[in-house]
Amino acid sequence: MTTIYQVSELAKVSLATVSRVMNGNSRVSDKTREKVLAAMKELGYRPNLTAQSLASNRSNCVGLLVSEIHGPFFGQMMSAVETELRAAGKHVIITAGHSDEEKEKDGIEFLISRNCDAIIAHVEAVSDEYIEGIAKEKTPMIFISRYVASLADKCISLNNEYGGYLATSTMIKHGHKEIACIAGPQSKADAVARLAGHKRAMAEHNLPIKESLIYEGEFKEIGGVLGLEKFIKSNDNFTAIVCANDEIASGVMTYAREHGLHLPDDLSVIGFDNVVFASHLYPKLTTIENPVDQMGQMAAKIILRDVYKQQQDEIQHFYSPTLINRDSIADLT
Amino acid sequence: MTTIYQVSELAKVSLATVSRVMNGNSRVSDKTREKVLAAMKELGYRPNLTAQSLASNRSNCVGLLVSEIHGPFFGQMMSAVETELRAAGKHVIITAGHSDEEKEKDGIEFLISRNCDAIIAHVEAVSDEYIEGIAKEKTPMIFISRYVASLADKCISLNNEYGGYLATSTMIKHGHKEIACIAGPQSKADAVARLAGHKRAMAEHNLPIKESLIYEGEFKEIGGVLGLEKFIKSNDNFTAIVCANDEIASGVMTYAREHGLHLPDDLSVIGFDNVVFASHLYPKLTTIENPVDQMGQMAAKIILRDVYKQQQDEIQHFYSPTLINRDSIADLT
DNA sequence: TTGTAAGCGTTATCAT
DNA sequence: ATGATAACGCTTACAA
Repeated sequence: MTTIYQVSELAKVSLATVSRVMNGNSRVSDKTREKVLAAMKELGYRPNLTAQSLASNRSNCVGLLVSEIHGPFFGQMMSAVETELRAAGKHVIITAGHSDEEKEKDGIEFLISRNCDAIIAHVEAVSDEYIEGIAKEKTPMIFISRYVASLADKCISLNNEYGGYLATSTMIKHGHKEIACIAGPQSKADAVARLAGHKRAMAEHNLPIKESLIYEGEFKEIGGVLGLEKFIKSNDNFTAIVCANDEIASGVMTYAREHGLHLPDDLSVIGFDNVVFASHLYPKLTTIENPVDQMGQMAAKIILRDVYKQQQDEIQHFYSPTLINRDSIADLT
Repeated sequence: MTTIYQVSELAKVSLATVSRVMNGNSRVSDKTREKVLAAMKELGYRPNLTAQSLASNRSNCVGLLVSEIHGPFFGQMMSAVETELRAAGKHVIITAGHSDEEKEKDGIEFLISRNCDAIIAHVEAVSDEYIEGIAKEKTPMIFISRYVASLADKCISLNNEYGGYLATSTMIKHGHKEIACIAGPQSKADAVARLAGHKRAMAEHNLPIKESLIYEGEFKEIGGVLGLEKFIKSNDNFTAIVCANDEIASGVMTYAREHGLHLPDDLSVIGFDNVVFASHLYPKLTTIENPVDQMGQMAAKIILRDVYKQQQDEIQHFYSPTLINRDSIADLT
């Protein structure tokens, strides 16, 4: 490994000068700059970022904590953050919290320990109190898809309650009255809010909320499969299912078809998130758009502005979901 | 930020002792160990990983370079690597190469500069020569889904040619003779090999290879859409399409249905990769299994063995794709 | 413009 | 078992 020291020797200048040409800021004469650059090239010098960040207390890295590293939802989010930051010459260090309190804490601590200049976190298992505590750390943090009142300027969130309301309202508008709901894990705030929205929509239209037509499942295909299975067994009537995300909806559609139901005539389905594959399902899935990529990009922009002092135009903390109309709802009116 | 120094003061021991209890290895008396631990807890001490890795030349981090951070294929791969490594207490630093030569190089250089203990790379744009050069660096590297003869023990690869052959052979076995092929970008070795496999299968069965029935598209839904559009316009007959990956197949299916084709009766489709959503398409997609998660896990295991000296059982460098039979092929025999 | 030297927070080599 | 102290590779006042 070649160091700044060897470069300085070859170029016959001091350590400081080499450091200066690396950082570009201070003025160095063109002549010496070229000598140094030549020496670097000759030696194949590659700066040691670890040493740089220890000395400068700046890593040019932003930490990103997500629940899972796979899955279309987090994929979109990570990708948006990475793209925005990479364009600004910053690197992203991604780690996973697996929706587990200890692992989420561990992930955040890791990113702090790693000297990240800032952290973008999508945490689900950790308490508001913990967030308030950790937000006091020196490392600036942005919480994505989470709202903590005392930390409003550090939060970027989606109105999930409204999203849930919108989904169920859409079903009702199409004439559905017996609407089942596959909610996400009620340990997650997003899932709780979406379910609350569903219930509000039902209540506003004086539709009964049957517990037998609510199922709490994972945010995955299997959640949809298990949910529909339960509903069918319950012998309750239902013409539509509101799903807490698109993967659940996909599971529902697969299982429904396996059991001879014709979609959407026999069963209407609506999803949530509008991930990439939603438009490639059959029938094309009507869903609620979750602008997770915009939120990720916004988180990056806030950091670019606050931490790296780059000018940014519009900053936004709240996002509203919108309806994406496709073909998975039968009109009963 | 509290440092090892403040801990040593509070515990009334030396810096070295604090360092020792952190690392656990050297023997420290129980009494002092507890004093130190207590001091750490009291001060809320958190080790500075940057300083640690500068001093010890060990970061406990493995770098992972993938082409894209989103998408089901890379999601599976990243997740597999992260899971295996995290279980061993190692962290993963993920960065994206975007299938661009400069960005791939930049990504690898970043991971080296960042002092990663090892690197797992999925590179597509970079030349074999570059790989051979960079593999000489001090940082151990594993190349996933790529084969460079001189670096066989550092490569984990899939027999893509056979995969392509298997896909087309499957169509032929089902009685198809006019088979179109949507190949991936021919700048990527995987795509080239799969197409070669397709051609070999056609040739072995004395079926003509029409250039008008081959389309080179992106590894995304749009590639499938554009490909099928071209084939339809060409006015050539075809009863089946072999796709270079599942996303292309999904695009084909969507477009086919929009144009009134009934699947699989009017058009048979086979994909490649067997990503999660393949089994949720309609009809369920017959495809070629790409054990990318196993390959990712294996890459992690090799590093655990070689770099972190952990015992590992079976090590494997070559993987073979297999057929996943589902419902997207019509039988013409 | 350039050089000197004191850190940055650890680890690791010697002693003791 | 514990403590000094010199690295690790770089940045950054402060001098010159």
